[in-house]
Amino acid sequence: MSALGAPLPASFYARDCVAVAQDLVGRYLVRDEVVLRIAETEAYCGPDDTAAHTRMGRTARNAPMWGPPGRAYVYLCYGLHVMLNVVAGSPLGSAVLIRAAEPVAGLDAIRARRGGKDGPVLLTGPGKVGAALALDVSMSHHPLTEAGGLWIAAGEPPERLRSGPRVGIDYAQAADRAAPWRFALPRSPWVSAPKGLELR
DNA sequence: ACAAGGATCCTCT
DNA sequence: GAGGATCCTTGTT
Repeated sequence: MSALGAPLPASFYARDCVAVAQDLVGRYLVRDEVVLRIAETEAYCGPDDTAAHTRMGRTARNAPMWGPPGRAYVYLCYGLHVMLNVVAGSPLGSAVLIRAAEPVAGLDAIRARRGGKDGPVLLTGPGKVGAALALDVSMSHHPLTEAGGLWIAAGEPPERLRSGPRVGIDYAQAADRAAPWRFALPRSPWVSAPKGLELR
């Protein structure tokens, strides 16, 4: 357990969502025997970001995004995919989507939950991460700041990042579509849609 | 009460 | 590259 590092404290998340998205890359996402190294994130920056779920104001689903930082916002996408976000501190109503990860431990369980597949296809996409961790929407609001259950450990942040525009937000305004708020490990193949990313 | 659409993934071709 | 799966959330009537 100590090799994972300490849980990231609430103060880590109580910052601008873009900074949190950058700093979450390389950290460890832990649930029981499954440990994933976060390879790709996206920042969703509050109600003024027309790509964010909070653009319509507070609703029952997005309620965690308006609450304390460091908690999970988990929702169902397209009726079948479970997406994990981490609530950030500012602006109010912001969160970071976990889009991809590398396996660190528990590969057997990950494979079993992903149809017996192998390689990057296991974890390169937000719905795949949710499946690999066996998440469901009842975990929304869960604090990620204490070891046990679902949590995030300090892990090994990289020296550099790739960044680029976010994926799957055609409905947003042009400026928000163009914002380079997607971040990824520099050399990892465990990243979705690597074409849109550049080393900065 | 209804209709529309979605921060995606998989399977074909 | 195209299309279907699948159902909840949201805005509108």
